Amino acid sequence: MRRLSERIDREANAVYAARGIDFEQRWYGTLSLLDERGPLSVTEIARALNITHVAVSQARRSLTAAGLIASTLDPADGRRRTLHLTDAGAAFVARLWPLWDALNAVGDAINREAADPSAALDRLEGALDRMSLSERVERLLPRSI
Amino acid sequence: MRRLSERIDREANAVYAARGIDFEQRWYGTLSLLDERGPLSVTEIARALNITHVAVSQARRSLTAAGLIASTLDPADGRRRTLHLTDAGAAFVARLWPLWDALNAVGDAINREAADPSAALDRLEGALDRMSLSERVERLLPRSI
DNA sequence: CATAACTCCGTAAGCACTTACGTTGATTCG
DNA sequence: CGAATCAACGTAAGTGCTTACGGAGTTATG
Repeated sequence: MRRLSERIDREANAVYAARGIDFEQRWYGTLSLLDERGPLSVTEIARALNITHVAVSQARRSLTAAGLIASTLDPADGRRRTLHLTDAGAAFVARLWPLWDALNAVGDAINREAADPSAALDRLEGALDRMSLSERVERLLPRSI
Repeated sequence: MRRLSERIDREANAVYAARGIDFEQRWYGTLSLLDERGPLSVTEIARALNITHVAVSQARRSLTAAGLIASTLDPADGRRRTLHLTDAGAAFVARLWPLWDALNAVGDAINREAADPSAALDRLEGALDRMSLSERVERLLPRSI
């Protein structure tokens, strides 16, 4: 599973590289979200993407270094940093959308071709939600607690 | 996908921790293989597990530090290091088998419960083998080459 | 039989996340 | 209204892999 997800990352990277685009995978979520929904705080992005605020913060750092986004301190709440696309970032995203659309279309196509592995993963996640791994193991091989 | 695989890793870790066993996920492949098939070289293990020799080498380092395996230089071929379980390693593995069996059984059960996501992932991999991501994108959005 | 080509294995660094932990503001409440 | 709690965010370090690279030993070839 990890191997497969690494393979997909790698192949996606190759797509960008083949077109001479300097792009990091982890940029996608933040960039597309900022483009679609406007300025957002780090935590808002984290919640929308279902990752930790730390991952967003790291993406922020590299996106800022690349000059694609900038942040302003929220005047109403000194803890928050509101992230927004710079002009260069907006142009970059505009250039990338066709490629992202293509990638998403390819993802859908593969998903159909392979009989919906994505739904299968959702079911797996659901199974773990119903009963955790540890609980299942405990039930099969009681020992601790 | 990455998130889910990380979740599984985490839950599996919790299983070991709950039983007070000091265990690293990446040990599993090498330990179980050495126990089932006897002394093996780094590259042999890598091929059997379908990972890089580097990953095996890193596991080797940490397993050696933990005193669970040891290596001898192959007298016939000076490049090879043959890895084998130490006495402590063999005892550790013996103690762990029931847990591994339980984990595998739980994996099978979840797999059935969730309508075989594992097969779905194999199909996904197969689809990528038939045509790579870049090729699919190229076909949809010709640009480069 | 020297040299080119290949194989085994190691270290370093990167990737995209995570947890652990601390700092600085905002909010609540007695 | 001051103290305790909570929320937003940052850095450091870890995880389990990967690619890039290099050294040293083995095999093939002209």
